[in-house]
Amino acid sequence: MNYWLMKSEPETFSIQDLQQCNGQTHCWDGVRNYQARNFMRDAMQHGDLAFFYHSSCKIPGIVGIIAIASDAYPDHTAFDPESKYYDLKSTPEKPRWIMRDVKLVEVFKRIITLDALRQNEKLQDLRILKPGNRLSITPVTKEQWQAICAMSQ
DNA sequence: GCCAACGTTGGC
DNA sequence: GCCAACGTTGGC
Repeated sequence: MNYWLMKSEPETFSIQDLQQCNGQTHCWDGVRNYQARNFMRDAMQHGDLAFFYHSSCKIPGIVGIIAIASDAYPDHTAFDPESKYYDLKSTPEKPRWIMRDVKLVEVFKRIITLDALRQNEKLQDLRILKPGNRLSITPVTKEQWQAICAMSQ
């Protein structure tokens, strides 16, 4: 079992959007960074858990927990010229980008703000708190996972 | 394979 | 909307 942190702009896809799926899975598309893709494709496993992080919004922070609910499969939005994630170098024959399905596990009653994360000394090494780290998918250690879960109580 | 130019991310 | 920090691109 691995732990992850997955960022999304709530204007594009929020945890409330996922909540409206009523327990159904939803694809996590649009990852267009090789490092993030490699995490998602190689290290991530069906059944892993991830924090859902809202970025580029009024109060950035962790808003809940999701579960990885599929294996990796081609991100078809890369094939669609109408999509903002279109990439002409990715074809159905040779897909460059992949995605996975996720499902909602828990919505935190209160958002764990970026500010609060920064103030937790157990989270000094958390990837998203490092300057300049913009990866949309990052690994979280078991210790970090537990420390953050404790903050949600 | 170097590196300058350019684009993107994301907090502020 | 600013800007720092990266990642990507493409000429050489």
